Amino acid sequence: MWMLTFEKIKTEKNSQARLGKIIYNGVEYETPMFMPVGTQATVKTLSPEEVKETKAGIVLANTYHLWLRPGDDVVRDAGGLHQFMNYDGPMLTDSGGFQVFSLARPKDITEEGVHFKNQYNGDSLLLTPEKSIEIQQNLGADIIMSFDECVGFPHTREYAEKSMERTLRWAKRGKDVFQKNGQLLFGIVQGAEFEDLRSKCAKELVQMDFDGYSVGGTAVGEPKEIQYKMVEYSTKYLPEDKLRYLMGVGDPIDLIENTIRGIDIFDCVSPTRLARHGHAYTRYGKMNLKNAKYKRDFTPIESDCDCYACKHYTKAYIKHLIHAEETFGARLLSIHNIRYLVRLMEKMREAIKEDRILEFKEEFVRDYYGEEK
RNA sequence: GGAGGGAUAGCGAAGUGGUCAAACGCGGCAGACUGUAAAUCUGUUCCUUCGGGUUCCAUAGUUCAAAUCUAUGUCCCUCCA
Repeated sequence: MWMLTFEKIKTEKNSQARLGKIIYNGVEYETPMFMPVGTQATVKTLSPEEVKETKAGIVLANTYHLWLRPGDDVVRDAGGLHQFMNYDGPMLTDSGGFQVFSLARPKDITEEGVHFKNQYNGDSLLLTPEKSIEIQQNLGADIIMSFDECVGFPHTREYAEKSMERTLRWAKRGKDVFQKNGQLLFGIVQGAEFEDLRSKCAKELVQMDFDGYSVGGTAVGEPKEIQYKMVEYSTKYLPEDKLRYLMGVGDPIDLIENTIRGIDIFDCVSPTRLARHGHAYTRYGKMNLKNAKYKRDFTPIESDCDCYACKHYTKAYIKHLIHAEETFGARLLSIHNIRYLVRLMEKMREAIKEDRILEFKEEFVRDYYGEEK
């Protein structure tokens, strides 16, 4: 197994934005970075080669889904996620914590863990911090997450506090059973939008000495300003030399705002989901390729984009494919959207190197929310 | 030549006297989507100056009231000669 290492290179002059370097399997990846999501050990509609062509580095997979199907033991016996899905780049698994939030119904969260219904056959399941680590060690991603509770929005302060305290206890329990094998184990900062809760959570996690830290509890329907505060209140208390991961955030504007607040890595389903629903990210905002106005538009989605879809196909063709429900359409848009976010990160890294991330943000936002052309 | 069945919004298809501008599906148009129960979900789809106006093959009737009943016509389908 290859060991993933991280090194912080610099902090931008006018913000908390950081430039860093991940080395994995002899390959260097710069941060800040966007990570596509491959929940079921595949980035939907794409082959690993296509994912690589977008220059994405780390790919996510999901504990909950792979535990249920095909089973973490199967993945382990296959030689781990990398071998199983033929991806030799770095990988990260989520702990199943988000599934507690998105699909435990009715909510049955106890101190021991979370009771779920197996979505495929209705069986009662119990996911605990220990079980989550065990599964993730079987899956064998390079970065794994503590099992946390993601609090929705809105919420009471009382619940946010209670939940954060439990997330801390769960982090400790997970860390206690974690067997060092080269994987990096991250703790997850919760505490909603309350600075004292975020600060307490972050400090206690740092005390436990994780290999990196995630910011959780965002992208659950909160206003953007609140999301940015959640991040600020978390990164503020995290060590400089460890990776910081903002979970679930991928809106282009949010990637910029949170990079400025000191985040190194992001993941989000949006590029692939939007693609399947016919949307493309562009410099001028989201483009809905299903719209009739693109029927005879024989130009690429973005003429200055270097992705496979933009180099070879027109809006009219992709619109046709989406309309006809041909999977190739979703695939082309997924390639474009991932490449779009990866390129956005590339541009941000350049801006950080040149200490002009705030100017970059201003220009980007102006175009993104401005009138097209 | 004889017997029977049918014509409803872009298409398919319910409705068989009032609660019908007309269920539902498809198609069309648009919107949502942030650690993927999501190739999903939502809205809208006769015209309108939003008061209303004009519809259920056509025409003429019956009725307070017709997509629904009657007569005639037109077109389509099935079966028998």
